[in-house]
Amino acid sequence: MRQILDRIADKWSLLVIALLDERPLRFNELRRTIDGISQRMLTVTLRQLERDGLVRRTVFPTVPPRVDYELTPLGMSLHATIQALVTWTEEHQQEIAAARTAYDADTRPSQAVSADDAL
Amino acid sequence: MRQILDRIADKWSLLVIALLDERPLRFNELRRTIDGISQRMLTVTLRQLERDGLVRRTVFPTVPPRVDYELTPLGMSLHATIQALVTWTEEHQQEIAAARTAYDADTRPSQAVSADDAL
DNA sequence: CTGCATCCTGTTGGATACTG
DNA sequence: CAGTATCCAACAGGATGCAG
Repeated sequence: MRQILDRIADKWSLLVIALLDERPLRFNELRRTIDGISQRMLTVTLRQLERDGLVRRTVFPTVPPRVDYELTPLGMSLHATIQALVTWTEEHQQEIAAARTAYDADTRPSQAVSADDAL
Repeated sequence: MRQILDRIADKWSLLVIALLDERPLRFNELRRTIDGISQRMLTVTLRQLERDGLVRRTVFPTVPPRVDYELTPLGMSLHATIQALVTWTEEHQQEIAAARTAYDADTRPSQAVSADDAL
């Protein structure tokens, strides 16, 4: 069960599942939308999601080739939960940012505690 | 927002938040309960959660020292979502296991695709 | 008991080049 | 377009020793 949680609680997997909610997307559509993901990580992530039965991969034998990725029913059942997590993050990011600032001010007045601050 | 998602979508953070639901726990209680976590990772995880305002750390100046960790209101608001994720995982682990077996049988009939199988 | 500091290793993941 | 293969750097994370 921990191995499943690890898989699902992966930042790229989360984003991919969140994005495939509306409609199937092609490889490069995902690549462009998920700013910062490398081709390699997108491939790896999609393979894992496919293996776990969360995403279906459909190859169109055309030239140039075309591959669609879409959520399976299992994937869609997970999407609701994922979405709740994303929504929570959106709603509370101000509080978290404030908590970080307060924490850093209390404990390390003149030094950043992590590189997160630079993002 | 991605940095926040990365933080909470961490396997150790998820487990810690899930465990602190019932009552405050001491450092070594958490350590014993979360099988496989090292002292270092528990410390790091708790510091991050504290910095993000999700967990409150309380030091009792006794001998020997005692430190309690408990969810803040913000942490508790996240717990519901986390719990939904954990519940989903419990409910669907059979399907995922089956999907993995089917995937491996189709694509790599005689070879494991990852070390997950050994867990 | 609850940590922090240090060292060291394995894995993750980015960059690049090549293929169907 | 949609990948695979390779190399390599960065970082996560374990082990150990020490401190309050």
